[in-house]
Amino acid sequence: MVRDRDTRADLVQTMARLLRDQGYTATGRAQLLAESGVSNGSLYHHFPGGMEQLAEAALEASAQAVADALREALDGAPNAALGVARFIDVAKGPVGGETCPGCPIAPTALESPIISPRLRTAAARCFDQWEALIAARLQADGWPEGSVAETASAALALIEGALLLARVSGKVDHLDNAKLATASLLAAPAVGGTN
Amino acid sequence: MVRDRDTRADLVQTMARLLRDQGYTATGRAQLLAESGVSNGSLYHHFPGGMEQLAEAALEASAQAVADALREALDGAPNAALGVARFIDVAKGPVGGETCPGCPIAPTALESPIISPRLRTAAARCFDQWEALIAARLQADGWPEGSVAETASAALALIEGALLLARVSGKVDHLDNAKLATASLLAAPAVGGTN
DNA sequence: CGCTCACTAGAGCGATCGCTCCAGAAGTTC
DNA sequence: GAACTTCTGGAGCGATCGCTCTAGTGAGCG
Repeated sequence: MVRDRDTRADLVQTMARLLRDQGYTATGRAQLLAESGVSNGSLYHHFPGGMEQLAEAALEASAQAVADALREALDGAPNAALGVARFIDVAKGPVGGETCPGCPIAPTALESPIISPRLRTAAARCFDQWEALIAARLQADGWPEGSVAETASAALALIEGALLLARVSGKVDHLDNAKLATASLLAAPAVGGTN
Repeated sequence: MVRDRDTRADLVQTMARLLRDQGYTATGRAQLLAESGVSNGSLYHHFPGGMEQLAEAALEASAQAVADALREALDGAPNAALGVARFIDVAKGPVGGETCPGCPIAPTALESPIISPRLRTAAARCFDQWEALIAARLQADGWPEGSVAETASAALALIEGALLLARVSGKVDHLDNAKLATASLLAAPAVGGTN
């Protein structure tokens, strides 16, 4: 027998994909088992907490992958604006692709607040982590301290919104438009005051 | 007997609220009937197409309400930037509220692409309608023709993303941050070229 | 009154839900 | 090879899913 790790990783990976494509509630146990090739008994051995626990693990795994990509894009760019633009290009998925995969967290996040407090907090952690990465780069760039957090929040909102629009409309153009917008958003500190 | 309209409107309104709060798949027939006080027979009389048809009607109703609010906010402001800012304030919901209701379309939109092509196209129509409203105002403001559509797309993405983050984190601050960002995004035409 | 018909209430359908439970296979330790 | 742990396959559970069907109710109208 293959001794652990394979099936557990298969479960997490398959679940992550299904959560990205259709969210938590729409992902049934039967579909998960069929597409991962794992049996029911194995699922509840590795995840005694059932579907909810697996979903949380899948969200964390997806978030980590995104965080790695975001960090790499930011590190390899001369400033935050170009770093975010690079990341958006990565988020488009396969180069010639018509459609983009979309945010792996958003679908689950939006249905979670009432359905599952546990998944809600997990999703919130994901977004906080990403926002912190952008904020850190802004600070390193010498962005005005008073508006670092606010600007990072807006940049992340722009990315998430563009991914949403792109996924629903099936047009990746929205990501290009967001890229252009981040350029103007992150090019120079906000002009106005706190409001 | 109350002759039609009441129960049908109740169904649409209740469904719209449930779709906003938890999405399509998570909204069961039982919950819908319980919270709307309508019986099963009435549901299938008014909506022979079942839950999917009702969901489509609910999305359209919600989209119309949002479009009205957006149009009003834009019309009552001196320019697109301030109009969008006004709309974001409206989207916050009840003034002193800790949480905001969120986008009524987004949760359903994100799970729709695989689950229900019908709801996917319905959701796409909603976003297109809103984007067109913003684009129209930009054009009326004399915004450079070449980037009207792109800018409207980015502005809508910013709003949607901020609503998503606000809903998941439970902090309306994200909406204020987005407001600030739209100010810089819509203050002056994009500097760069097409990329 | 008696007919029509839009509408409602609710029993009941097969299918599927997430999950429990257990027998047995595979690997590790004496 | 016996004893033990780890992991897997699959039958089966009650609950709930979306939906169909039918009897019944009451308003409109001759």
